[in-house]
This record gives sequence, structure tokens and C-alpha cells, in this order.
Amino acid sequence: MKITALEEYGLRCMILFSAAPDGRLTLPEISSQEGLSLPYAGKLLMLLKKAGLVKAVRGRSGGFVLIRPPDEIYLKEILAALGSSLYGSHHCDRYSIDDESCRHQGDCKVGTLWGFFNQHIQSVIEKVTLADVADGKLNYSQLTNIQT
Amino acid sequence: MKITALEEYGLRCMILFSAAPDGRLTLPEISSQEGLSLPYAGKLLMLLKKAGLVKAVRGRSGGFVLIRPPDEIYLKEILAALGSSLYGSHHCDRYSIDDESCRHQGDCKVGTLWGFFNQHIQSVIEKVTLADVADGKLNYSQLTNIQT
DNA sequence: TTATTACTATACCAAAAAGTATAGTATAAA
DNA sequence: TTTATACTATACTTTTTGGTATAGTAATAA
Repeated sequence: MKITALEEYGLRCMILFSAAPDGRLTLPEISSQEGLSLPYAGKLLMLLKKAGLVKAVRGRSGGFVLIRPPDEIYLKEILAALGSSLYGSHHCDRYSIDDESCRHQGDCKVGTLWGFFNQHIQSVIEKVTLADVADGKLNYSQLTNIQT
Repeated sequence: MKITALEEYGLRCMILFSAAPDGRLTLPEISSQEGLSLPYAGKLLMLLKKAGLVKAVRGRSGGFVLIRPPDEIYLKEILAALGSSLYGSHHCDRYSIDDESCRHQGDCKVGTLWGFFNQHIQSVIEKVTLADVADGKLNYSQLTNIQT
């Protein structure tokens, strides 16, 4: 199982906004603070913008700002903008050998397992906000209680 | 977040053994039952063999068998044989831009988050066996209770 | 003993993800 | 109005993962 680079760096960028004095960051600032190349930072911010999480101001004194305060932005939105979930409808498309449908249609043992993992992760990220993560005060038992 | 192809297909192969009449399967059998090419099935079984989960018998009436009964093989062993965990020591190596160490050394917000997800997954797979998965009788609340 | 069937190993090709290069458009300050 | 600074878009290169091809070794049944 893997975290993708987009998820890793994209989330790091979002966290930067929480700590930014006036909530505004330019690409050069993001790039240098996270040690990313400028075009790559641009690529990440475009993804976040298309998902409606940040808005961009062009021109000389431009930059990016969060569309909402950090405590109103859920991790689920951020991660959805940067990649796909651990297990979803796309999964069987990807891993089916037969042309039309998965060989394990209707009785997919591994799918059930991945589904459980995904279910847990979704239940966490739909309740945890960007502010929670940026504060650095999350703890494990808190997260496992979150799902009810 | 993604499940790798090795994890997907490798686990499917392990499940096959649970259902095999005498517990023995040849590569051609595995290949045809899972719809994988013969060399690819071979690659998967070599990984599982190197991890000490199956043993191979060469020659005309050869094949593979599980090294232990399915209820004594834990998912953790299988998944470890097929790939790396969602979050571990390798993570910061991979995603550090600066040459020597990660830029977020000692205060990695995203690392904390991934760590929690990983912690949950590990707590499940170290207690669930291949037999549990093959039986298809797992359920979500059972899995969330398993971690204590 | 020989042919068949099976595992084993290595090299190779293809596709997707990761990351870079470059050229352009918009805006505000000088 | 010009220039500097910032966002935007597209094409390209590199690396990793996914998957194939092929040649070889081992063991058994005829």
C-alpha cells in the first residue's frame, strides 16, 4: 500500500496555509518552504484549485488563499483532490483480467478486506479537518473513537 | 492511496490455496484460475516463497503448497512479502527533498496522520489470518474490535 | 533413459506516476 | 505605459511499477 507523492506534498502545501500570517501564499513561497520545484508546486496548487479548495489571484501581488478557514476544510476533500481512495469502484476495473468484469464478481475476498480498510480511513478523514492536522494535536485513540 | 498489483494478485493466489482440494497448486493452475500469465504467476509465487509462506516442489508432479495451514498464516506476513506498509521508516527517505533528512524532521504533521492509518491497518493484519479472509466471514465491527 | 511437466532466473518491454522545461497570460506598482 | 511578479497551460523527460519473453534446471513417469 502506498501514499502517492501528490497526496504527500499536496497535503503539506495545505498545511502551510494554516501557518501563513495572512493566509496568503505565492507559488515561490510554497516552493521554497516545502523544497519543491516551482512548476511542481504549481501543478499541486492547480489540483487544489480545480477541487475548489484554494482560490488564486493572478498578477503582481497575487497568490493563493484557502477558500474556507482550515477548521471548515475536511481531509476527505483534500485527499480526494489529490488522488483516489484505497478501494473504490475503479478498483475492479483496474484489476480485472477478463474483458468485461472481474473474475471474482460477487465474491471478492480481497475486495472485502480492502473495503474495510478504506471504510476506516474514510470515517476518519470525513470528520478530521485541516486545522486538526495542522495543530498537531491528533492522537490515535481520538481517531478510533471518531468513527461511531 | 493505492493497493499495489502485487498485493492484489499475490493475496488472491494465497486465497486459492485455502480452497485447493489437497492444498497443492501448480503455476499453470494458479495462472488459469486467476487469469494471470504464467510468468507473472511465477513472479508472485517466487515472492511468496522467498518470504517463507509457500514451498515449491520441482519436477513433473511438482507445485506449491502453503508452509503452514491457512489459520496459522497472518495477513501481515503475506502483505509484507508483497510490498511495504502504508507508512514506515522508508517514507521519509522517499519524500525528503533535502539531501540528508526530511524538512519536517521532528514535527511531521502528515507523517503523524499516515502513521495513524498504518497503525490501524497493522493492528488488523497482525491478527487476521488467511483462513479468516478465505472464509469470507469477516465483518467491519469485528475488525474494529480486534484492536485493543 | 528419455520425454514431459514443473519450477527458476534474468533480461526485456510497456504503462503509469513523478517531476521538469518552457512559453504564455494577467495584474499591479513604478 | 512599461516592467516585474505571479498564475496557467502544455509538452517533455525520468523513474517506478507492472507485466512479458525466453532460456534453463529439476524431477518423475513412461
